[in-house]
Amino acid sequence: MVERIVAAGRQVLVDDGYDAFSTNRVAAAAGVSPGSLYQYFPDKATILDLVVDRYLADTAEQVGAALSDRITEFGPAMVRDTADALVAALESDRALLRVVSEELPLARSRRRLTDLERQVRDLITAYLAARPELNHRPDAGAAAWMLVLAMENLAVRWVLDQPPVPRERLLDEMVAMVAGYLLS
Amino acid sequence: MVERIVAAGRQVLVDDGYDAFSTNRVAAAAGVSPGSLYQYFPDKATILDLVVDRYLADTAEQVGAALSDRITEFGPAMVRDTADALVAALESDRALLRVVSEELPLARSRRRLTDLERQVRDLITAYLAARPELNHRPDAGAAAWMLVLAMENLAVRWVLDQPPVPRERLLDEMVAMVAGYLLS
DNA sequence: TTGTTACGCGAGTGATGACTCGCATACAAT
DNA sequence: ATTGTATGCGAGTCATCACTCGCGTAACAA
Repeated sequence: MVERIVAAGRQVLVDDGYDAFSTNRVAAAAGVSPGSLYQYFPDKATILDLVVDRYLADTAEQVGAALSDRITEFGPAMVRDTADALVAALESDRALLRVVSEELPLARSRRRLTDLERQVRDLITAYLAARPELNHRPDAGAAAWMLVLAMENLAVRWVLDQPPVPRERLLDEMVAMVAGYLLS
Repeated sequence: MVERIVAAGRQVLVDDGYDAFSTNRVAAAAGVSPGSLYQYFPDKATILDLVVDRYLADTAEQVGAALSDRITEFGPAMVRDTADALVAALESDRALLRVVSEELPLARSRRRLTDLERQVRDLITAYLAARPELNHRPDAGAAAWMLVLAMENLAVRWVLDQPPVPRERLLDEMVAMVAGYLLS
């Protein structure tokens, strides 16, 4: 039942947008009555949070997995594959990405998002710290912070805006930015 | 009168947040009656748009001016000064930046923001195109797009989050990223 | 002084939507 | 069969706004 409600919430968010995310609408989409929602969720915000949390966690998980898989490798190919995984993860649910990043007031999901960013950052920090030949920057933690935020925004904007560059070019440029930065 | 209303709107946004941005509240803050708002604005959204537009335009103007001032120079110092101007512009009204970027659904201001980014991007594109010795990237437009989005997000997150790096270090890293990227 | 106009006022209206509460139904236990 | 319990229902309540409308008033013209 919780599943049905969450699925319906996601549906409403994607199809009708954040403004239409009312308890009545979600209940109707789930095929249950408004009252029934409140046997499983204390309030509307909790439903929304769960939908968003799952999306963010799924996305972070995909990226984290790609990163972990490649963590023993090194060099441009590894960077490129990771960037590719990031873009692919965001592309896979473009509609929800748009709602989450452009319609939702993201103060609500900021804390969660920051946590997930930190997880990825920690992976990268460890990677960089272990490979001084690939990382000429003095502070691996700071470098990881820079990379995560820069790449994240590039990927999100590329997916959501009319991309001014083709996908392959984007990946090339991302690799150049990461490599150029780390080796400078 | 329009000024008073816009100022009050900004005030409410900063002090009480986006959720409290009601016509009644804005009117009270402006010391006028709710009805009077509607002699100067057709609806609430227009008031909000004006407040946000001004903020975005002011900020873009500061950055654009710093960039134009330095446009004849080159090298790391120029990049650093521009990055400094960007960070300073965002720092100068941190409370409003927080509301605009974390509480407002930014679909509304997305178009405007994209326009302003494009202006800055065009300046940078011209700059890069004219200086092949500083720019080894094949597509100056794409390179400018990358730089604007990467630097913007870094600066915003640095100003809004608990900065994991001190300000001077941030600027150093930004310079390294820009230079490393362009010369790779 | 008087007439006119336009500005500002603020109580009121209508719509919306989160949430509740008393009822019905299905099923379990006796 | 009968009673007890839990689950779902959905009309209703209550609060919140965005926006309106008819009035008072103040400034200015005649």
